[in-house]
Amino acid sequence: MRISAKADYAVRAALELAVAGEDTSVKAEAIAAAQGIPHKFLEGILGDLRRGGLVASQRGGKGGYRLARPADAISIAEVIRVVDGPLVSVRGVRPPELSYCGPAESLLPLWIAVRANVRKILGEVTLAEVAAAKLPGDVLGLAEDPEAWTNP
Amino acid sequence: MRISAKADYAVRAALELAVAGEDTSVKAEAIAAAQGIPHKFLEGILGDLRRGGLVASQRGGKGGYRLARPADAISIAEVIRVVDGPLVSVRGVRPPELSYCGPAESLLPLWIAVRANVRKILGEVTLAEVAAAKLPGDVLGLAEDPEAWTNP
DNA sequence: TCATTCCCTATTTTTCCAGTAGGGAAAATA
DNA sequence: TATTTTCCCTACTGGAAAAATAGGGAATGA
Repeated sequence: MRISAKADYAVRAALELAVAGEDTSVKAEAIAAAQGIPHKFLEGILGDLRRGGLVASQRGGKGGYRLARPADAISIAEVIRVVDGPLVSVRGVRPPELSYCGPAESLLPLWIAVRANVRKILGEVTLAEVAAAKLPGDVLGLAEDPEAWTNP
Repeated sequence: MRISAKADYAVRAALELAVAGEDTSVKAEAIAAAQGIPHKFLEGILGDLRRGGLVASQRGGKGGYRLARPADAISIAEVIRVVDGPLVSVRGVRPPELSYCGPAESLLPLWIAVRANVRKILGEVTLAEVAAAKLPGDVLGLAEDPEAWTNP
C-alpha cells in the first residue's frame, strides 16, 4: 500500500495554505520553494484541488492560492481523494466492486475493515491539526507507540 | 493507497493452500483455475512465497505447493510483505525514512499512525481465519459498519 | 524412460507515475 | 492602454513498475 507523491505533495501544499490563513493568497512558486516540490508539477496538483473545491485561486499581480474553507474543516482524506481518487483500492478498483470466491470470500470484508481503519485516521485529522502539530489524542497514541516505528 | 494485484493474488493463493491443509500439495495450475489467476504469473508469486519461507514445494508427478507453517500462524501482512515489500510506503520509501519541514512536520507521525492502524488489521488476521470466514471480532465490527461500505 | 510439475531467466506488453514544455487568459499595476 | 504577474490549459515524454507471457531446464514419481 503506497501513498503517491501526488498525494504527499497535495497535503503538504494544503498545509502551507493552512498556515498562511484562509484569506491570504500564496503563490504556487512560493509553495514549491517552501516544500521542495517541482513547480509545474505542483501547478497541476493545485488545479486538481481547485476543481475539487478545496482551494480558491486568483490570477494576476497579487494572486495566488488559498483554502476555500477553514483549515479545521478539511480532512487529510479529502485532500488525497481529490488528487488521487479512492483512498484505498485493490488492483485499481475500490473494495465494494470486488468479487471473491471459495476460501477468499472473506477477503472482501477484510479489505473493507482496512479501509475503515485508514479512514478513521485520515478522515478525522484536519489540515489545521497537522499544521499546528496538534494531532488528536487517539492518533498521537498510535504514533507514539515505539513499536509503530519498527521496521517490518 | 492501492493493494497490488500481486498481493491480492498471493493472499488468495495462500488461502487455497490453507483450506487444502498443511500436508496436502496443491498444483499451481489448480490454484490458478480456482481463483482465476494467470498460471505463469502465479508461479512467480508462489516462488516468492517459497523463498519467503511461507510455502514448501515438491516437484514431479504428485508435486505441488503447501503451507510451510500452520495456517493459523501466518498473518495476511506476512504474505503481502513477502511479495510486495513494505506494507505501507510514501513515494516508495517507508515512513521512518521521510523528512518533512515547516507545517508538514506532523505528517510523519500521521503516516506512522496510518501504518499502525493497517498493521493492526493485517498483522492480526491469519490465513486460517479468513479461509474459515471467521474474522476476529474487532475486525468484523469494522467491516460490519454499514458506513464502511459507502463510497467515498 | 517418461510424464508431470516445479523452477529459472528473459522478454513483452501495458499502464501509470512523475515531471516537462509552452503558451493562453485573467487580473493588477502603472 | 501597455505591461507584468500569475494562474490556467493541453499536450507530451521518459522511465519505471506492474502484469503477464514464453520457453526450456531440473527434479520427482511412476
